[in-house]
Amino acid sequence: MDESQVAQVRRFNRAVTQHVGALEGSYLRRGRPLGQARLLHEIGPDGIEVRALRERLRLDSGYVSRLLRALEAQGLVRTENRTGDGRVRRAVLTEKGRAERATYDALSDELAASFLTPLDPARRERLVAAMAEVERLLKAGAVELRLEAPQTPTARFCLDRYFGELARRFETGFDPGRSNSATDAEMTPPAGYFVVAWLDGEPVGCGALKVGDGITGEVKRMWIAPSARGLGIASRVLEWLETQARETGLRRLRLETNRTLTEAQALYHRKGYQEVAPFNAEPYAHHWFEKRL
Amino acid sequence: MDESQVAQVRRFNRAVTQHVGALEGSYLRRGRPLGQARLLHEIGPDGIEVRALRERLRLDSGYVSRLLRALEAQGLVRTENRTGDGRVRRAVLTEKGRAERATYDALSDELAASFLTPLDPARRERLVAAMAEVERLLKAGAVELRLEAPQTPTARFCLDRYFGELARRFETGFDPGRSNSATDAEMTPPAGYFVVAWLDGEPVGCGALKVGDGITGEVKRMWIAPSARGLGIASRVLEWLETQARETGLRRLRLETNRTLTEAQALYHRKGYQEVAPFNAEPYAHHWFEKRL
DNA sequence: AGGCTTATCTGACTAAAGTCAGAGAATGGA
DNA sequence: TCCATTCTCTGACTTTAGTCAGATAAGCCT
Repeated sequence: MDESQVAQVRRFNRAVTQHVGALEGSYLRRGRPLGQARLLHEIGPDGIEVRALRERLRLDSGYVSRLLRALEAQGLVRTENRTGDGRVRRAVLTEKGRAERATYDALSDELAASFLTPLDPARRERLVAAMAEVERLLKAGAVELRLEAPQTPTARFCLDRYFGELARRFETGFDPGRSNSATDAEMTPPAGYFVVAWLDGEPVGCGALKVGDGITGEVKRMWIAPSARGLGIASRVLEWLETQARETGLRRLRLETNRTLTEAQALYHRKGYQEVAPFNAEPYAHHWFEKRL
Repeated sequence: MDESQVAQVRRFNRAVTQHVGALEGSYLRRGRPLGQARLLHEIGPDGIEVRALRERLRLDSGYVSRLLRALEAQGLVRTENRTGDGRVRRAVLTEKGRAERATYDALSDELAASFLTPLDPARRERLVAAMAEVERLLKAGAVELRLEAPQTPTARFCLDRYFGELARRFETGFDPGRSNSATDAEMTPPAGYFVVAWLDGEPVGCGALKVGDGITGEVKRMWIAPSARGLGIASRVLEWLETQARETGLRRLRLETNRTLTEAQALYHRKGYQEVAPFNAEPYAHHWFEKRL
């Protein structure tokens, strides 16, 4: 790790907590405890289930309950039971609560604008662009990879998106039944592995490894959500699978891909995969790759 | 103000308070109340006067006093009276306090590194560059201009730096006595104005306006601290002086400059000043400019 | 139906953060 | 010299934020 890079990040942290943090703390609470203000904001125009609220803000259930009572007493929030599940309650903003939240929103806008107004238009654009870049790359850094059983709803969600994307992009469409298999069993340890990339509690990518004969493994099901592309997640998923492959004792990895998936091919080249002669009869493949581990 | 820009700033604020803020809050306190941790950090290796501490952290005097007692009880801080003024006390770190602070420092480094480690080298560089840009432009936005009497120590400080810079940059050196005047009286309202640019309580630039005959004013003493260049401060100082000039009823502004001050000439061109024939005998000038208001 | 789990709430508690009023010593200016 | 001001400290207080241990009701599983 480069020392000067670390120093720059520290300067940034300091500058930003001073400017953004300090202001958000005082300016945006309107004489209300921060906890209540956060809740009010998080409830949002459509209301939210209490448990979701708790989870998002990572607060104790008793504490949330008390905060909601306080907001109710101020006439800003209503809680109701109509959720299908009789245990679950929803917090919804009243008319007054919506108005109050709109005020917060306006203040938030004002605060944001206060960063921009003193700058000339060229510098404004530069600031906004740099902020977008920082935000994106911080997001990239916050991505976490976790092994997932292929039967879970999360895994299903990823695979559905993956198949959907193939169907849209392949010139011939895509029918999983005609394609080379990667069954649940083949993606379950120790026969194989299915990994999901998470960002803020949402799955944003996946990948699978088939251990096969124990010598030559196969990489399958590499998918990244459109909203999370360009963050280097595919690289990390692939690295995760390769590490797993090495630990399992595999000597080489293989994969095949369609010619329309150009960014995937670029990734495989970058990661040291060599294009080789077709090693199977996958009807949707145009390129076959291999890498020694 | 562009709406999408405001939206981006808000997204940034959100992302950053989540990542930086949340972590700083929990990770950097080492089981110690945040207040104490902040004090420990702010005291620094050389100690600090208690009143300065109070002002920087904007805390109640009683509260600071109590926090210091707590840190003393832990053997981390000593307060002493040797300050010249018998009322003022200094807080100084003990050996143990210095060690504790070093630990915080290391944690801070670690926290910073945690943003970088998940990224590949290319993205690391991009993140660091974008952070530097954001930091710089936030700083730029935080600059404030205030009228200052030319006799004050702050004004003296700026003028000394200004003269020092001229002496270094002009091929012939610089002797204020031989140059066209801008006396204290000429920079004091209503005969003239002296403005200082402030950043975090430090003067980082200045500029002056001589009202002269009430028709044609003169811009003088434009200086920006090296550490604050590239932030558009000179532009803002010049705009401030022009606004003042208009309010005073001036019809045009003049200024002269040395050929070595190329960035100044670029600024004047950008701001609509036209190069004109010499209108005075300033020995250090090579270019004369004028602008109708 | 019975037992386990989940979602929410209440009561009882603690620690941190901060405010306010004034006391006491030192200093500065008239 | 005297009076107002400055700086620090202490005591007494409030509010916020948060934790923990149940109680209660509803749903899930067999």
